[in-house]
Amino acid sequence: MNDPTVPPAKTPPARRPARISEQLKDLIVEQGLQPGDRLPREQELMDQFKASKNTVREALGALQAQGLVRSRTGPGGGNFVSAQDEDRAMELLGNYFFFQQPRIGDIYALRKMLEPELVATLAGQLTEADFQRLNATIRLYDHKPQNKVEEYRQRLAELDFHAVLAELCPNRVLGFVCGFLQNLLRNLSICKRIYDKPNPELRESGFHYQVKLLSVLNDGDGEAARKIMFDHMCAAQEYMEACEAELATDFLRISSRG
Amino acid sequence: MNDPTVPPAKTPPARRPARISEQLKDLIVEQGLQPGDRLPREQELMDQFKASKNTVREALGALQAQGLVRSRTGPGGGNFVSAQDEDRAMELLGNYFFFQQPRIGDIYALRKMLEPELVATLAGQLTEADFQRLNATIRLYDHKPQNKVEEYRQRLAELDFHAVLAELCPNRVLGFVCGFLQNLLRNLSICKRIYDKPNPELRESGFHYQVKLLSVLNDGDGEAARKIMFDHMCAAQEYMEACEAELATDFLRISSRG
DNA sequence: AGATATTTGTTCGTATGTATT
DNA sequence: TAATACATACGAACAAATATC
Repeated sequence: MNDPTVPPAKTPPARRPARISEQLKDLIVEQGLQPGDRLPREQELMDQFKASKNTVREALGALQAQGLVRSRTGPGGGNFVSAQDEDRAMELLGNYFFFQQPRIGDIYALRKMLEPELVATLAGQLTEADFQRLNATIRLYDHKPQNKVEEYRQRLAELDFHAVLAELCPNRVLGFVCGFLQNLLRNLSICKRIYDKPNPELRESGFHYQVKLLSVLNDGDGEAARKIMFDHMCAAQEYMEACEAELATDFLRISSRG
Repeated sequence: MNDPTVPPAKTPPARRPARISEQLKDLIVEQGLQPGDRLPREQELMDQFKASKNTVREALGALQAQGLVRSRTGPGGGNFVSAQDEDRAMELLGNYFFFQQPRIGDIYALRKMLEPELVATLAGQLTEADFQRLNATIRLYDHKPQNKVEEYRQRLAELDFHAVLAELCPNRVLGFVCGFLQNLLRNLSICKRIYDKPNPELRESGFHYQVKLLSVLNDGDGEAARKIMFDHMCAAQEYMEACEAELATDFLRISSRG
């Protein structure tokens, strides 16, 4: 009686704006539109789909939220196909793991496989500019932090170093997945708590790993780079999982609902 | 001259609905809302954000497009927080690689690392029901195809087998990434052409691999499973890349624009 | 079974802002 | 500077869906 509230309709028939979004995507595929190309004017879309201005706008808004469309005002303005940028893609992806946060070990299981391979492919491929960029990131934590704020920034900068490496990877799938895993880590609520804990040794050991890594990358020694990164990942995982366990015993359970 | 002090508005100041979407997400985080929980009514949101109904609805529409919100009409209805399902997440992610299609080799570089590990973790963990599901998938291509349609279906079923394995993986991050790579392959335009080509040996060899794989999984022999999957991946990559090269020479360039 | 209240869904018309020409 | 073409936002009204009495 009190529990038949379950929606009987498995597929709540897609709303109109959602359907129009789909049709617009089809349009892009069929006409082979490329980033920068213009979509029909809003008025034309209204006519074509026999929908009101607001409905069309809602459909366009959804595509904008997905990063597939950008709009400009003024004459010659309109809605334009756009390549989704990586940040947007990661943000959307992050939503999926929002309500089912993975374990630290789950993430590191992948990082241990992928990041060593990533740096191996990078060996001997980096330009002077790339090295400068990496060094600039490292410099943010080549010294002891002066206060808690700087400490936290250093922890994030450490992840940034990995992010730059991922960005430089010519295999964009590999680079993207690595970046995604780092992003996942960044946003994991348990990690936010872990990152708040001071940890001097970790900074120093991380710094050491990365200096060594840059050195062998410069030499073009892929195998050495692979090994350094793997060891680094193992050390990081061990530390993070220890923190995870510790936090788990500290707060037996924190629920935001009474 | 060409470098005026004003940063040329890198970010075309986010539109209002987009900002409201962000704020709604923050609301979900702050209040610790879970899937199934209700958002404020549209009227309340209009008051709270001092925005018109259309604007609020556009913001909600964006969240719906991201699979984060579902809505129901009627009394007791409203907009509800929802967990993004995997399919939706993959679809959104696929948009990112839509305009920068990776090479076959890029994808297989990851599959060769991840899928062997995936089946290794599955060894000895599968239930009778799991095996039945996997066997049912295999059965779709345990015989020679009668016609082109069945041939194509068999090629997709082969990917489905891998998808089921990914789904069964307790490490959801690993499972998701593997599923994503398969999805990427499915949607790659070059793959669609490759899959159209008849290839009797590939079906047979794939079938053989998978029967053997199920056998060692049943024995709980993770190492054997890892090796079988790795060999399978290498063989598949070799075949796909050969096709890729062949197609590249066939059509020097096909552009959809005159 | 039917009327009604509640809440989202769709549309129209209009006013405003902004960039190009 | 002014005109123009376009997106952006608002408000009011009406339609559809659905739970409750």
